[in-house]
Amino acid sequence: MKVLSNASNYGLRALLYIVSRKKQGDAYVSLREISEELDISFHFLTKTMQLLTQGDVLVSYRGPNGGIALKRPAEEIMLIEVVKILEGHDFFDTCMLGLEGCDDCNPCPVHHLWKEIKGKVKHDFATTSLAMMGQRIVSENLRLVP
Amino acid sequence: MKVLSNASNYGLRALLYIVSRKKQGDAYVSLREISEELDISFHFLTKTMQLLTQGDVLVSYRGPNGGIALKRPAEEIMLIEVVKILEGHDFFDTCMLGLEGCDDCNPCPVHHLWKEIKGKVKHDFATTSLAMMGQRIVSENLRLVP
DNA sequence: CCGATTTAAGACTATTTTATCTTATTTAAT
DNA sequence: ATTAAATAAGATAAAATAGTCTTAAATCGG
Ligand code: SF4
Ligand code: SF4
Repeated sequence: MKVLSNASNYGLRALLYIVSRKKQGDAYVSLREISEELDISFHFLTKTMQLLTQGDVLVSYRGPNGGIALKRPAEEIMLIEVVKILEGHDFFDTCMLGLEGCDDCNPCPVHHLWKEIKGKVKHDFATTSLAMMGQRIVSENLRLVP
Repeated sequence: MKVLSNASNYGLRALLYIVSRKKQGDAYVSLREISEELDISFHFLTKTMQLLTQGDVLVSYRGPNGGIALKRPAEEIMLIEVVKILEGHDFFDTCMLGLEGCDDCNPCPVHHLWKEIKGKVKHDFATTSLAMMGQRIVSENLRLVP
């Protein structure tokens, strides 16, 4: 049951790496460091981070000591925003059987079941911030790599 | 948020079509009829149904008036069985960030969140039978096509 | 038996996703 | 100025998914 594309997977892990990184104080974190620490293809990660930069989640800076940084406080960036940028803005509104033009009045057989699940997923992603995750990663020493 | 492959999508819809079909009494339902009624590629559907036949959910019969039929009562076939055959038997045990070797003691940051969602999805699919869906389709006149 | 019907099986093509590679641009330090 | 460090951008390749087409095998009806 794969719900996130690799791009979202990498994107989320990269952001969580930034907010939970041991070595703080740097203005920017380099993509090379992230790709090595998280064992993600450097070039693929680059493209993913570009989307987040264009999507107003990150700022980037070129040149020596450059890299990426959160554009806004980690408290204000919810997981849902990241996923929407990387998967498309209708990601949380699609459906299980992929039929078209449906609503609660014109449902397919699994609609009631799916609506609940979808609602929970969307709610969870909408109420979880990078900051919350980051704190838990540090305090519970959670991992971001296999 | 696409959770099911097209094969599962088509497979579930085809089975639900069979159990809720207006014209009852036929021993077998032809794949041609299903593909036309549900607007699914005939050849693709054929391959999918073959998997379900091999997977003990369907029986098939060749020749005129042939087709496919449920191998067991619709009450005994849960959605989870169908999806497992078409997606792989570990479908409901995979995870969001795709890391390896994790369990509750060695989790990634989204594990607690994902575990709940995954549990609900698995439970829903495990407790919903084709018969239950079929009854609802008929009584509430639900649709299987766009 | 013969021909039509229908699933089975596998080869083939197309599309999307994922990954890699190459070149360009920006910036800092010397 | 020159060089090295770093992201940006786009071309290319590989892999996975989705869909199409062809041929084979089984079955029925006449
Ligand atoms: S009715 Fe609901 S679950 Fe079914 S296809 Fe439409 S949105 Fe998806
Ligand atoms: S800890 Fe849980 S959610 Fe995270 S990668 Fe492992 S199984 Fe998936």
